[in-house]
Amino acid sequence: MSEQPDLPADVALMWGLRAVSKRGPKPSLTVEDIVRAAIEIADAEGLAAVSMARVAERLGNSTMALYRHVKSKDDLLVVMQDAALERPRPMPDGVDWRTALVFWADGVMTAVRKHRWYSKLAISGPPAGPNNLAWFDAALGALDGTGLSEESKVGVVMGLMTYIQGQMRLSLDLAAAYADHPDTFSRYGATLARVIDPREYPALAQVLAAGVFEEPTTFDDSDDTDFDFGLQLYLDGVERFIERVCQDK
Amino acid sequence: MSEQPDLPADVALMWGLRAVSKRGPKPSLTVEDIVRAAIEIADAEGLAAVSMARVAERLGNSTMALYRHVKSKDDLLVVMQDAALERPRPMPDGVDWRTALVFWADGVMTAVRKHRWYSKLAISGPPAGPNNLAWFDAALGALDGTGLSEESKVGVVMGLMTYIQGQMRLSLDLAAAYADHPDTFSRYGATLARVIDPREYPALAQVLAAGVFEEPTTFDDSDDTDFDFGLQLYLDGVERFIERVCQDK
DNA sequence: CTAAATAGCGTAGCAGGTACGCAGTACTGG
DNA sequence: CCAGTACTGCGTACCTGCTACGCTATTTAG
Repeated sequence: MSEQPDLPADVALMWGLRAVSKRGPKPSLTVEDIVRAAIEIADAEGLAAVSMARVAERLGNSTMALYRHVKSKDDLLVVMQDAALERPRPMPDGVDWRTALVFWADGVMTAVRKHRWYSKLAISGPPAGPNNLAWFDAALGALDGTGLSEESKVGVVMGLMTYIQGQMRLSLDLAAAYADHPDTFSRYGATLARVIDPREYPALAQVLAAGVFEEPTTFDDSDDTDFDFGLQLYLDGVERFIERVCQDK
Repeated sequence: MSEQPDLPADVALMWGLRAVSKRGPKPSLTVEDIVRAAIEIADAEGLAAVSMARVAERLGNSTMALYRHVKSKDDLLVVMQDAALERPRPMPDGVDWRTALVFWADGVMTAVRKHRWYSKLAISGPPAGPNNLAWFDAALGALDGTGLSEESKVGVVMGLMTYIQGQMRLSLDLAAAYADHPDTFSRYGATLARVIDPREYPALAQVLAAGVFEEPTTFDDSDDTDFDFGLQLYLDGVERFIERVCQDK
């Protein structure tokens, strides 16, 4: 492991920028191998199954060998996070900003659903890995036709990322919870009814009485209707914003 | 620890529903004590500092004593999650739905910022604790004046929760990242410039050239401008939705 | 008073992260 | 060709943390 002068260590790792050294044995491992192995384990058995020992075992190396390539386990997790996203599909040409952003958002969710552990990792900083930045770039590019200033574009995209981030969490975390205790979901309405005092929770009691939670909630991992609903509301807001800004000019 | 028949164990815990037993020694601990101690430790030293041993020590008990009151550490974390939210401030009377929801959203963020570890916990299921449900209720109540159906209300509130969830993550996780490596933020623009190829990241390069990331990003934990921007966009969308629905009638 | 039920707790096992230092390896300059 | 050098892989050992298990002490019912 060798340093890149003016770059944070994990950023250098993700971009594959390491000063290659002439002397000494050739490394039998690369960071890419390690990350791939770690991701395969996480995909198959969950993030909790990713231990340095397990990763090393899968690569036929000893545990401590990994530390020549990765500063710490946390470091590894950060790199995994970027690697899991892969590159966005190329944006179809000639679509308006709104369909482009919907396409983009669907793309993120599809990418992330391939790695159900993704939402368990904390955001470690502003986007810095090649894949993260590629997604960032794609979203900004979608707004190119609109007359928005660069700064406004960033604002709109950050709002979108915020929404997606939340959606990721709800979708993936709830899917994990459902896998662990399906009965909590199927009996949700009954549980609420058992526990809620209509005087203390009037609005909720009203919803409950309307039977909204009645049919046993069979949680569907890939059900995007709620997601789309909220997303469309946000995009309606963006539309109004664009109209307002362009009118002022 | 004794069971509540038709309720998940953690739900019973959060609502303080445990069958009191007549025989045996009086408990010297309550779940509430344990949760309070755990939260105090997490607030002061971060979630990583919360170990069963530390919590027990702070209560003057042995580690294993805690397991009489809590099934596992994960169980404890779930209860902490609800407890941290506390009850929402009472909604001011006679405000329209929009200011009410802004008030609500600010309230959530304020509550959560008191416990910077909050975003690190996974969502363990649909809202079930008394505090979580109180917030849920408050948001639903804010939409009471509008002519929305109960189901639509739930949809709108879930969209809002999704957005807030994302905001929580970005705000808290980035704050934590900033505390750990402030230089990553201050040199963000420089890092991007160093790493980005304008041919592969055209839109991003354009933003960079416009100098949007120029001034050293001094990350501010409680800076709500980006948050408000996205929130207002979402609420604009909700407004349009309400108009549309009420027109149809 | 005896039995049952329950609280607190000591011990011990197991898993996981990683500091440290040694041994082997490949290149470099003399 | 050989010593020096920088590097890789890895075994050992330590520490922290969760928790199963079973013992002892305590309280109440009968």
